[in-house]
Amino acid sequence: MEHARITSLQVAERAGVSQSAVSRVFTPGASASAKTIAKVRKAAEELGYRPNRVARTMITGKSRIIGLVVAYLDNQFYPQALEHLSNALQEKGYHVLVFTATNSPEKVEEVMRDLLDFQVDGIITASVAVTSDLTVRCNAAGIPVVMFNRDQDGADVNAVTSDNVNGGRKVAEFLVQCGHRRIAHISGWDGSSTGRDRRRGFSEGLAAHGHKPHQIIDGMYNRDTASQATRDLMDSLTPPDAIFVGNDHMAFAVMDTLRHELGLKIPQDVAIVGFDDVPLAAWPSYDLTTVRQPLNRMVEATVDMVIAQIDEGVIAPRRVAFDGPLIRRSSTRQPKGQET
Amino acid sequence: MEHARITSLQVAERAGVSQSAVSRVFTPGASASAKTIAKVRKAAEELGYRPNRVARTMITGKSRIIGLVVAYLDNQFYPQALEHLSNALQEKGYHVLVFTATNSPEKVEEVMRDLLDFQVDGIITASVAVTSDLTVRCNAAGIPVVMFNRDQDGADVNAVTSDNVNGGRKVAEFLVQCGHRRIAHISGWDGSSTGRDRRRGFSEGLAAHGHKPHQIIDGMYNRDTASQATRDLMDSLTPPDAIFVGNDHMAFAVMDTLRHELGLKIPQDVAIVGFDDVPLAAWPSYDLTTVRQPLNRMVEATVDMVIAQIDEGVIAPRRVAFDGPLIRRSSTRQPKGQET
DNA sequence: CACTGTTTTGCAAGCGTATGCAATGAAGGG
DNA sequence: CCCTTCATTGCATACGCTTGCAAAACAGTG
Repeated sequence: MEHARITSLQVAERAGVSQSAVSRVFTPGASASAKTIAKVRKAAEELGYRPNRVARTMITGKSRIIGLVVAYLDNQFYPQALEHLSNALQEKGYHVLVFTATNSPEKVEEVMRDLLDFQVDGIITASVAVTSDLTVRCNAAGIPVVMFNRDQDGADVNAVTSDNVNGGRKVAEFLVQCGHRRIAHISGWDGSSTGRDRRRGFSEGLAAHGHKPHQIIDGMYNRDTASQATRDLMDSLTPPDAIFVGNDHMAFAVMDTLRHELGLKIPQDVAIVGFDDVPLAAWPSYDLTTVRQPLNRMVEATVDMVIAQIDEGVIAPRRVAFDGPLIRRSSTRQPKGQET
Repeated sequence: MEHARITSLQVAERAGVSQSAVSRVFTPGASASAKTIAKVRKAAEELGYRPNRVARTMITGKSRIIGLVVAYLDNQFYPQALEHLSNALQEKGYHVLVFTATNSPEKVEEVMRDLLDFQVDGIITASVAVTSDLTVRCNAAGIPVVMFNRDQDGADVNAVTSDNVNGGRKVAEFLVQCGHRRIAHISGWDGSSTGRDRRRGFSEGLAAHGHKPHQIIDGMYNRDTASQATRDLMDSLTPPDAIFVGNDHMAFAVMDTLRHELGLKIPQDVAIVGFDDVPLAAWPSYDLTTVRQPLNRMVEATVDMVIAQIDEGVIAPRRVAFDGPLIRRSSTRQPKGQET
């Protein structure tokens, strides 16, 4: 019943060569004469042989599997990132073992342990904070860790992000140019580098024009929190006339709350700017002005970084930040002097 | 430099027992005295030993990895499914190796081959059609394949879906009750069982009340196609007064097109019903009436099915379809006699 | 043809674990 | 105290492959 798996030995017998010959034919970079290659290929074909990756992993210590730790799959940015990462890695012969983790340090710890058991060649964490202790241990084990869309101040880690500080600054400048003076910020989670950097860039950007944030509330990258923050902001004698929201995911909640709960118009009553430029931001229902994170370049850089460090065996922490453009849509007014 | 991995042998030496003893301590169901267990646990703790899953896989033939083949990550339903599946499997000690595949048979073929190389214990395909030839080969290799949210007529495969026929029927009945008479359908891809079943249920449901579909267009589960279909439907002397859309993902595009391109009101001018009940459907911007696919139960059933077949070793094709409720929201009117 | 340099090839040793088997020891009954 | 029974333990092997090493085949040169 059990269709026994074909091994290299069986192929060897049928081809009339040694088992090592078979192995060499299927090992890129090994030497074999044209004649044996032909014989082995034929026999393998006939038997339907495929090398056993597990056995190969045992020997070489390389699994060609990358562990991906991911947290917020309800934010459209991450499925998208997952898809791109998976495809890019597949292209290079790697595959993705997915772990979901809430953002509690213990859970992440546990997940990373598990990951190491699987002999993954590298780890990518998407918006998940990793204690530097943990990355040290991974590095000691020769396993590169790259943080995608998150950074860790001070720690010696690999990180690929967009230029969040600059992004925040761009938003500030743009909103000032649009004539706004009471600009609030529902920030990304303060425990995340992205959240902090965007907030900082925003504050700096306003300061450069002699302004100050009207109010800042931590939205925790959470829809409900962002909605509540919106209510709190607007329930004031001097509500903001523009809100920069820490990411698109929250911005949608903010827009929903403003329009359907508070009955306000966007951008007439309040202008909204997000961050990420997920596909949903371009849908007409939201049509959200936002800072685009250059997903393709970020993914490419992440994949290159992991693979380079796997190949070189050296892990010299690197960090990259890509600049992303501000995409203007109808959730904001035209800047002064550009009205149509 | 290279922090060598700790092996069971080193633990054995430190604990003063044989390597087999160590193995047995870490193998559930193996026998060892309380004393050795203590000694081994202690030594393992001190050295930071963790059993090597790859070596274990070599011996047992079980990797505790499930391959997940997924296609449409831009439809929110699938990230959600992915997250739930991953969590449910993690809970049972399994992990998920993700493969993305376009829905071309060749690509799927290639992906499944790869998957087998990794010695996965089972395969879950999410909305991906698998040739029965392929499942036969997997079964021959003793690897269960479960299709999630898709079925294959006639073939001997495992499938977990919601009751799509009945769901379509419910929509038809509801829309008739609301007083609609020109009810169109932008159907799910005709090459998918879900698309066909929903369409069939819808047609049957209308027929049961003596009605007929106003018009049916294949939306291919694609936003652009659905938008175009919407334009085509509405550009008529007798446009529909209600549209049942094959899934939420397309329904959002339809709503966007109706409102922002054609300037129509929902549900006053046209009522819209979707299918899936993704989180986005509950957001106030859409507030879409839709048939809920009972994700939790579907995931649970899928996981149970895979694991049962792994454990039993027997692969007796099973198929389950869960009934899902119609969730009424403001994209449709109140049914006759229930107006407030 | 002898000699050297270069491929190609087979042999055999492992990679880290699980497990059948036989040996050991402990426990219990008479 | 002896014999039986059963749980525990160690030994040795196997899982399917890669790879260092040395022998063998080949090619090229004078």
